[in-house]
Amino acid sequence: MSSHGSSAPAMMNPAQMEAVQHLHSPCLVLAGAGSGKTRVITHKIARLLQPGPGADLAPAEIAAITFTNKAAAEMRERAKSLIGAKASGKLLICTFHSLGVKLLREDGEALGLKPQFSILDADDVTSILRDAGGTTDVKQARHWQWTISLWKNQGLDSSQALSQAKSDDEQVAARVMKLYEERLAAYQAVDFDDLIGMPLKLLTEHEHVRKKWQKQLRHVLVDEYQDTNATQYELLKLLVGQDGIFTAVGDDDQSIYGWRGATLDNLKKLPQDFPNLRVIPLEQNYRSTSAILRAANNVIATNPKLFQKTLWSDLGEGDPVKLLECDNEEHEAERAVAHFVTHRMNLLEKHPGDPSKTAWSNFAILYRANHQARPFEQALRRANIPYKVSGGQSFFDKAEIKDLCGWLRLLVNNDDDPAFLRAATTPKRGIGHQTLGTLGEFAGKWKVSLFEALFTESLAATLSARALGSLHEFGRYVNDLEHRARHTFGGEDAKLLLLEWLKDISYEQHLYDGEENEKVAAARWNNVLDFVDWIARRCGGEIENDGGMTIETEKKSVIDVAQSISLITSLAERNADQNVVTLSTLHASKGLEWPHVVLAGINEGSLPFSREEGDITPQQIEEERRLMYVGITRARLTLVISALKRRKKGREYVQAPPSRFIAEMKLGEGGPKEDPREKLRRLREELAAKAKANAQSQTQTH
DNA sequence: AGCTTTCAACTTTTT
DNA sequence: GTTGAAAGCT
Repeated sequence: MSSHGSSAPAMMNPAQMEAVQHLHSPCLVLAGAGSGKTRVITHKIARLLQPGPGADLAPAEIAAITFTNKAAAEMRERAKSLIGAKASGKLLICTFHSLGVKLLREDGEALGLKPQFSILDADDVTSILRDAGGTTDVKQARHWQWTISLWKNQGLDSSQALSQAKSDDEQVAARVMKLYEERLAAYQAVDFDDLIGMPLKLLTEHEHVRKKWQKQLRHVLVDEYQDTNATQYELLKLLVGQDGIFTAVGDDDQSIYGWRGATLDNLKKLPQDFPNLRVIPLEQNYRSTSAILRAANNVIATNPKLFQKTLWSDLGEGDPVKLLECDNEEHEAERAVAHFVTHRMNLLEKHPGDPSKTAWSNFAILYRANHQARPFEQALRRANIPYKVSGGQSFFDKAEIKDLCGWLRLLVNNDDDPAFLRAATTPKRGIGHQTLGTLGEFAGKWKVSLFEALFTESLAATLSARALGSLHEFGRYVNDLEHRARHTFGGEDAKLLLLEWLKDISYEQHLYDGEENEKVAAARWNNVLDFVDWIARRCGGEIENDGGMTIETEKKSVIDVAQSISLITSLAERNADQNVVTLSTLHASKGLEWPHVVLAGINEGSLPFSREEGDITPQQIEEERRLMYVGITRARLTLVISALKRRKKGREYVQAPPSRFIAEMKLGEGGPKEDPREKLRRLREELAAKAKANAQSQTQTH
């Protein structure tokens, strides 16, 4: 069961309504877990399309920005069911990064960027850094990558990074960053951080571009605002302009991405930067029982509060939160699975013939770190219970798909050197290390891309006739393929072209050659064929059945589709909604919900995570506590917290103290005393009082 | 010395 | 399930 399984109320509550109707000034919606924030965003979009002061916008004048493609797709889906396919199709609903791509493709030339620049993924960046930093050590390169990314997220360039570098390590990283910047500029390539940083630079330095976008985007809505980093906030400010109007939706208590640059400063600064900001807390939760919410509120109450907010629900007290103490990891897995089995049997008795209540997809096990999934996988397999582990390798991370993406990127942008290297050597075609080394040197000397260097006259002097022949043959083939890809439109023709290409480069053979196990090779080839189908589908042209209507989609060329690939990282619909138990990290569980949840391994050292004792700052503890809060609020009906007594360490078992967060939940305190009817009346009164208070204070910031 | 084998440890993750 | 380090083998 995924993100919008909660029983949504027929009517919006007063706070939601206020958030939707507030149109004349910037608005911060503090959306507690399960408080219906997507509903608020989509209804606000619908409101903005209607006539009235502050509204009456065209769909293209509204931007809704999310963090993941998945969230964007869901948002579009919800918007579509509210305002129809026609209007929703024109809305700008996308991630920060795809918005960045849009800005750069349209106006990036002001920064000296070709419109068909390529976007590097993390692996490309690693290999460039290895090269630029003169090391073969992947770990070192990754370390630089991490450091550089954090700097970029703070809006620093290499010279600024160098001047504020504190250690020798950082100084070296800053120097490598300088080389890295030069490489990217030469390649006409950008990394993911640039997709925020460069649009920011573009809007800062070029007034006409800034004016253009500020004029076009009359209302910007930002989802998961607590996850924005410094550059994203700056970009938002530039997009909306001095007295711009926007709606930020977020929850300070669910900020769990500080380690990758997200900063709560953006929430703190909002009331200062926009004095007429209206803050609207959404505190009614439509997801969880009171017992679960009480535990969640108790835990998060230990953190210093940016904004006051206490979740409540009228879904009843529910089952008490249970605590499970286990000897070790295996025992914990056994008990958790046994708990699911017996619990499900009870449910089967209670709701015979209602599979929606008893499906395995109602159950989830959440933990801090990926490796904790293992014992649970084993236990579930032993019990013959189907499961899925979220956050596994994505389709686009598979080597065979990356190979093909490398080719496509090269077709889109001949100057994409990492793509060139990948394509030229996969499959092997007589272009080896030696040849590429020489070519690279040559290209570096003349400051041209590898592809450009390929066809220069003077290259012949430096290479053997055979090597040169292989290179030229490759170059000619790429040119030819590019030409064909540019002029092939629509799914059917695209598929033919792609299959022909795979045959030309003997890719299937390459897979079988590189893999001893035939089954594995066959699985890989299957992935390749899936990929071909997927591209073909995106080329459009076929008749699509859309809610009873048949429409012909616009035909795109293979090149058009290839251009957009690096931004799309999931074949979302592939294995959605299977009837299986979910195993997930707490991080990956944000935004999702299940009727029955086990939080596993809730011990000091795991949650809060620490390497050694006492090596953790108060800020880190606070973020870990928010992680616990996120975990608790995933559960709708029942919640089990499980802790270990002993943990395996080498051959020995060591004591594993339970997490401090367990005590903070204060289980057993403040149970149900009120008569349910009495309670309902109290809640109604509270609601009315709150609405009144909100109406009185124009701006409120705590 | 250089290779293989074994053993333990393992943050969180998107674009 | 994978990777890196340390011990063991030739």
